[in-house]
Amino acid sequence: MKNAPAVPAYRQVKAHVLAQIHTGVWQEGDAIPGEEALARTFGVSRMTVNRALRELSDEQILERRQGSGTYVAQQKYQSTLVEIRNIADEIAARGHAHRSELHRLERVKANEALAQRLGVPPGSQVFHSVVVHFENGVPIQVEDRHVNPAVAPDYLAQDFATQTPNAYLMRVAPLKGVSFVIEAVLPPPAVAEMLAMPPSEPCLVLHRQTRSLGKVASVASLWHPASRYRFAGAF
Amino acid sequence: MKNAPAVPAYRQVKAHVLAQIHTGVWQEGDAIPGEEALARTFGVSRMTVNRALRELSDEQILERRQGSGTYVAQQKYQSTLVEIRNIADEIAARGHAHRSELHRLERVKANEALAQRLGVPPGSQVFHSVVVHFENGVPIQVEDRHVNPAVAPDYLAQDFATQTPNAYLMRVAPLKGVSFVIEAVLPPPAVAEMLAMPPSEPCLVLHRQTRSLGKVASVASLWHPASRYRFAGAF
DNA sequence: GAGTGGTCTAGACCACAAT
DNA sequence: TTGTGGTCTAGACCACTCC
Repeated sequence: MKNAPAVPAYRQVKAHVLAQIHTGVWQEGDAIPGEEALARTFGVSRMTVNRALRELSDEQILERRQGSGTYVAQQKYQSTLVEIRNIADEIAARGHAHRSELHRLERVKANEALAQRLGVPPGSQVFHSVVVHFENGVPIQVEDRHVNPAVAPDYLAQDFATQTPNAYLMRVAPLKGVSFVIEAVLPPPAVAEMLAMPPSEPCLVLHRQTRSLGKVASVASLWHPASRYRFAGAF
Repeated sequence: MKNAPAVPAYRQVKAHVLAQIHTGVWQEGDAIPGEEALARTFGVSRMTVNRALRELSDEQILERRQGSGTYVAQQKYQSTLVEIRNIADEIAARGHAHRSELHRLERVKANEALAQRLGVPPGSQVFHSVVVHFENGVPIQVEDRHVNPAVAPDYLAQDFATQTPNAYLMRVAPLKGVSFVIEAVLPPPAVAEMLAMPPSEPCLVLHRQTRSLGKVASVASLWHPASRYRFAGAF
């Protein structure tokens, strides 16, 4: 009777700690209870609590100091936040007209690879959207996005004709971290069609994972025709 | 007598696994010994091995499949955009062998476009180098660089077999700012040949301008075969 | 010295995959 | 059925910080 197999105990401890931080019970810089105390509270062993706290520490949610205690880490201000550009804003900044088409908005079951990238249990339900963005009437980006329901439970109820998924997520989930991969690949036929491009021409693809409060908020693949798109930046 | 305090056992196990991979004893895709076997080999408990393998799995060095086994993950050729790292260091960080070939090192006259990007008068003399970088013997990057003589007057006298142009420039000119553009294009025949790739396949190109001391230090175009290269970053 | 995190053990049960 | 990884326990010793 010791295990609740569905959700491992160390994850429940992590969830509890995150909830305390979420709700403001534990503030930035506060010391949180020690491993022993948390172990007693949850009726688990100290090793289990240790794993939970260690992972949260790896994720920069907590800060641990040997001999001292465990503290809620300071939220880091992201001046690089501007780098997470909203395509609508970007097009507007060029003085062009932006329009988007919602092609898909649904609940799907996460396969193993997706579940891993989203940090959810394989087979669990996640949200999925496909939006095509147009610049002056020309398709410029296919946004294929999977969203963690734990972060944005109302995702399916949004009107993505008036607000891009990115803008919505930025609003409901304070951004904590981003990682991305850029590659050039040939588009799947469905993508080529949405971009009105020949499938024989390469796409410039940005795969982006955004994190918020210790969870992965969403993973998105942004497909652009290489012939009419490039990434630029400076720092 | 159980602990060697200096280096925790789980780190030693990680180091051993990494060494096996780096020396090629365990190849990409190979299954490695099970937790029980490794625990016996090292005279540690299974939990200790488990932690080592779990962390390596988190780091994408290994791939674990419940019920099946633990495998060496496919090495991705990735580059970090955010830090201007030296490609030689980057390859070394992956535990691979770096080699470079100097194809060109000369003084050229800047045409109008180049002069503008370098911030020098049109028609003035600038330095030009072309270097091909190899990872484990496979060409992975063509570095086509123009350098502002005002910033690095001794550029032509360097030995770029022992030090990459990037490393040299970072040393002589404190980096002040960077701007870049990433695009996917078909390579010119000369580039395709240096990269040993078909000219019909796209390249992932990073155009980068680095500034130092209020001047443009150099502009570089870094060409990579899209099929075996991608950019990655996080913040 | 008391309290904290860092690590480790020798077992155990489970879910899952391959056979 | 067998072997794998995934998780958990109830202790233990250590290094470190703080008082």
